[in-house]
Amino acid sequence: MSSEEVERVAQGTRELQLARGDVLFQRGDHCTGFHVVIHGNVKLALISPQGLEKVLEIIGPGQSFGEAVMFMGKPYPVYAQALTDSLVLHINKNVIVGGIESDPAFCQKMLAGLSIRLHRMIQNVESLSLRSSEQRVIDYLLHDLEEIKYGQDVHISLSANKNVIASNLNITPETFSRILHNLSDAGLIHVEGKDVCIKDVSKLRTYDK
Amino acid sequence: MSSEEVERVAQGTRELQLARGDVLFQRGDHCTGFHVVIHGNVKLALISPQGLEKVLEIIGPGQSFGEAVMFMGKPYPVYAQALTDSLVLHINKNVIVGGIESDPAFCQKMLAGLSIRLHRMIQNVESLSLRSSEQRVIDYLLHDLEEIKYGQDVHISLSANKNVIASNLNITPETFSRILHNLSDAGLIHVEGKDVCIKDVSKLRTYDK
DNA sequence: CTCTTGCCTTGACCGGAATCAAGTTGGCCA
DNA sequence: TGGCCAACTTGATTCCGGTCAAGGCAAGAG
Repeated sequence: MSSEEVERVAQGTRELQLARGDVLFQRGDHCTGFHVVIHGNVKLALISPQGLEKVLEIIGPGQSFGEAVMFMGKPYPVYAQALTDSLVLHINKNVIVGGIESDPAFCQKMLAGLSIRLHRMIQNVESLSLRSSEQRVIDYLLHDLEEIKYGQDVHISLSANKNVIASNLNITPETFSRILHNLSDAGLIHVEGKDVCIKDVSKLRTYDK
Repeated sequence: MSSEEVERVAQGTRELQLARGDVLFQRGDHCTGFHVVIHGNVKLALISPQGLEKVLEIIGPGQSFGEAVMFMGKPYPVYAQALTDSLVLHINKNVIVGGIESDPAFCQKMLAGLSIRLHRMIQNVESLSLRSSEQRVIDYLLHDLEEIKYGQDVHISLSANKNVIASNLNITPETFSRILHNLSDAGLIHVEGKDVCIKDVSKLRTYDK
């Protein structure tokens, strides 16, 4: 971001200090801007008519959300809740509209951001449609981990409770637990609470039961 | 679209006359612009490693696709194929970039368009995650049909072959066929080839087996 | 007119993941 | 230290939707 952009954005920005469990907005709320997570984690989720929750995305530090809703002028189709104590920036709609009108480069950044989000949703649908629950779990573990680390243990920490991750992967907590157990039995990973150690990345990547 | 926009767009535009089955682009192809369907139908689809196809979207007249890929400068994550003989416009990337730089209103239209697509994908995930196959079929039949037409038969025509629609709804052709059969037995619809007659919209909307 | 071909339907069976129902475990507070 | 609660695990069972296999049917070709 250029200093010019920082200045412009700063005028219509609020810092939101959230405690774990705080709801940022409900489905159906009117949208007045978009959000950026500074630290912590926020989930975007839906509630089905039967009261079941589906976690669409887990938003981490540096990621933004709600831009699309802002541009459509529709109410939020999801609700947002802090998974941990979090600091979130709220950028006002009029700031963005002003930025678009005065700065084509800024506009292109917004377009690029939206495009990335759309692309992520396509990948989301792809994995829901074409991959088994076990494959989805493996994909999740290998997520943003493309550097080749042959022969090295890779330690990762789950960014949320397992029931939240399970919902995001579209499986039940029971199934999630069983799959982690299977992968452990196969010697591919080692699980201890929220800490997962991948014993063999390349074997996990090609694992097919 | 203003006449100014039409003029600008016209310079970098090609008309593509497609026969049924023609492939517009493959997954992985380099993206040089985006497309608008004038008439006919085009499907966007993925192929799984196992060779299974998943239809992501069926694009009809007046709808566009490929904008997001264009803005990201990445290869296509899906492939596009004409479902019927179709006329498709290809608008060149540089035309759009020029438009954005010179016209904030144009830029906002692109943002709005992308936002709508993202919103659609969210609904897509919602129905995959939270609804049964039968509910998805019902949703499809009631799709863009919000006017209240109590007591009237509503006739719709399936825009593609049933196996394509089934794939789009993430079910097998067999399941699709069985569900239509069930709804017929329940007296809610009447099916004859691609023509479906909804006998009771409000009952279908609230139908729960 | 009959043969092929693509599209759809129907039936029998199977299996992956959900559901239901108990346990465990660990952190936290009294 | 003990009790409590949330998070997670484990087992038994069920069921939705997929798979496999066998037709049916209409349209176009020869």
